[in-house]
Amino acid sequence: MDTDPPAPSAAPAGTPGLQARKKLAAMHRIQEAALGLFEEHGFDAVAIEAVAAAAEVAPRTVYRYFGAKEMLVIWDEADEHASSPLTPQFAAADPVDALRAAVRAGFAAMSDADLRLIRRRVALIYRVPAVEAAFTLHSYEKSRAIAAAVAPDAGDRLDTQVFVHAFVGAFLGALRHWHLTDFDANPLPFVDRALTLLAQGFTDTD
Amino acid sequence: MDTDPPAPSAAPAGTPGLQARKKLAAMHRIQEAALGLFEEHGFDAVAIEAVAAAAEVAPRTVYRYFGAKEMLVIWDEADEHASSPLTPQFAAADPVDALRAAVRAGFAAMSDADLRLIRRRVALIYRVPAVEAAFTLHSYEKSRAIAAAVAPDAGDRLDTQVFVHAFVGAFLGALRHWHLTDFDANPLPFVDRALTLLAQGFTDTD
DNA sequence: CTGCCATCTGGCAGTGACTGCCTATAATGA
DNA sequence: TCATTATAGGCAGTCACTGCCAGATGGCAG
Repeated sequence: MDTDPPAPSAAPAGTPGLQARKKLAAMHRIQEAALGLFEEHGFDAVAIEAVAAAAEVAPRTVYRYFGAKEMLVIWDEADEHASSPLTPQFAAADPVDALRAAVRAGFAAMSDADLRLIRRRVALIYRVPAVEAAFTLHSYEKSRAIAAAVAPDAGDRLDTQVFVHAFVGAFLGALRHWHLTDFDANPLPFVDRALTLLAQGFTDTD
Repeated sequence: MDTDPPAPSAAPAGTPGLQARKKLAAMHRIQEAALGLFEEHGFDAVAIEAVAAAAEVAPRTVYRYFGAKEMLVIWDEADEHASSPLTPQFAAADPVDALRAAVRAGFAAMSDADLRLIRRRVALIYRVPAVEAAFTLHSYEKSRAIAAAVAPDAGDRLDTQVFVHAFVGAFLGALRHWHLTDFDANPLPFVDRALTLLAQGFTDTD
């Protein structure tokens, strides 16, 4: 019963599959509806039922796709596929520069529409504490997963833990500053500077 | 209820008051009951109702005191009073060393019983993602509040944001490492080393 | 000691997030 | 085209959390 995973489709990765396409389209529709409603009425005032109705799916489906209400804001399609173009570089002598390159690459692959969407999501993330909490943990876990994939044996080491967490912290600090300054400028320099601070250390700062 | 001598006759003006004392005692009783039940049955399997019953209070009271279920784990009495002995030092040339001193002072003021309690709480924090998320946000907010109190005008600056978040990240990394190594050693050296890494920067690390 | 006032605890009822189970339906592979 | 399998939707239930009201309790002036 459970020992029967006959690989319904070993996923040659070339074909997205029709079902998968419909699901992804529905997720986009649902997230778009959710963001609009959250922006207008506030996160807490909008029930999942309303989101489902606006996106023309069943509430059960929203839960199946996103798992939790906060994920309606946090979910990023890019997280689905792109595991990391950074994997090989991470082990390099200078992990900060590797991350910098990865972040740059991520931003470069981003359209204007993508950036607009991110702005809306970040605004909501920092407007709703529950969402911010979930997003922070989400970031930690993504970061830990990358670290574990690159250096499986060093995962528990103190240096690794501190670096991973400090990196996420610096990144979130940059994101938060971007939000606090009303998304005026391009966020990339912020992240860049955050990483530089991390690399140089805080001995003389402030 | 039990051995609680009211006798507030010779009480100086600075006394917390009898009601406040009863409340604090109840909070300790509730947290103790909660931790025990969570450790035995798992966080999700224990309803607030059960915690309330074990602590001999009404469920409504648990919510009134702790606000959210995760706070039953996160709440730390020390947070109530001690705002920060670090306030004056923070603005010094070397903020990392100021924090190091503050952390040391915090640990020094800690009894063995305190440390045991913290171990239990940290174990639960990292066993339950929802609690970890809440604790992380809680840490961020505490850190931001300190920063805002010390340097009200620099709060939104990128450097401040990055430093505050990276500091919390490093601290949480040390805490997590302590947990991953089964709380074997004294945690202070971990935090110490985390702060050193933060101060020196990560250019050559790993 | 006593009665009055402020505050607090507890019970009640309601909202809404989230889950397990089952059925209808749509996609996939032969 | 047909059999198989994955998937969306509906139903019912649990539980975290909140506002509201009544009863109890501590604090205090007379």
